Amino acid sequence: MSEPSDLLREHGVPVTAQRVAVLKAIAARPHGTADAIAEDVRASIGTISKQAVYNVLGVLTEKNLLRRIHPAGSPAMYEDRVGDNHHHLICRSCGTTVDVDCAVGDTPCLTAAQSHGFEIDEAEVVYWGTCEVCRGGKS
Amino acid sequence: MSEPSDLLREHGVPVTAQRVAVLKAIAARPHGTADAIAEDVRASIGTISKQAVYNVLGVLTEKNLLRRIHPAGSPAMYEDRVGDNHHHLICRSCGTTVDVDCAVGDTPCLTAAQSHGFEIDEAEVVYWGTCEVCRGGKS
DNA sequence: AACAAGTTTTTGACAAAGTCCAGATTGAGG
DNA sequence: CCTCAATCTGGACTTTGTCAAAAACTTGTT
Repeated sequence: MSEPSDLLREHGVPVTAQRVAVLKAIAARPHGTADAIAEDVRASIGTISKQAVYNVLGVLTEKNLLRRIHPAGSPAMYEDRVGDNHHHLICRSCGTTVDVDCAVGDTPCLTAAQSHGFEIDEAEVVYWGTCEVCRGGKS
Repeated sequence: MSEPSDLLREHGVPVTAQRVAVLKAIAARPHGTADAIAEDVRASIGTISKQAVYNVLGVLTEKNLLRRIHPAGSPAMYEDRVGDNHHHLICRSCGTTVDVDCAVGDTPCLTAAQSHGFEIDEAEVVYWGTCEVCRGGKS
């Protein structure tokens, strides 16, 4: 696994302290929100503006160094697990998010029954449920 | 297809002008946002408050008379196609949303490879792509 | 047909997530 | 070491949605 700074250079993205810090923060906290990431970055390099965070996240997402997850009812989250085909399982009650590989082969559900003239480039799958903790002692 | 007012009564929801109007608006404009629905309702019964719209949408979604779709980057949308298993195909560029039946059987992808102790109750699938119009003359 | 009781609706303030903009700062290459 | 373009800062602003209290309505009953 390459250093954040190398990774950035390889993708033609100028290296800045903010970008490196954001990458490190995401590596350390998968599925973090923009806000949480900003907090972490502040803890590591002292300060960063909200705008810079969104900026970095936007650029890196575009370069496919990050993946954005935006479930209903929560702010967007980011992860650095890119390139493989995995989806997410989210607890309706506490919002905990975990990665899951899909059940069927490598690119499950990637073929819609009707394409309606669209050129489909991604199938996003979100599983909703209740996690062990939130179910408590129940059945 | 039953009248909106009967539908409401059948589900134990008091019938109000606002609720009927919202149901009609959604029937006439599938995949409408809360705001668009409010507009339509105002055109039909004169006036409705933002709060009432959210209220109605919330109650009806809970009673499974409506389904809420909340794709990344747009406000929530509502549709009255409930009970069947279908997903959505959204254009990244213009936001057009169309229904698609899933490719595999009735409840595709409903089984995640690992459940991580969660009790999964829904699998939501969103296909992202570019619609015919936005692709323009391209290939 | 009218009444009581409990829901809904209205209105307006408020909150969260993100975007926009102008100016100061910084990184990269010469 | 220096210059230029790209990035970052800070703050105002927009959009989407929620909260709360008072007024209006539905429903079921008499």
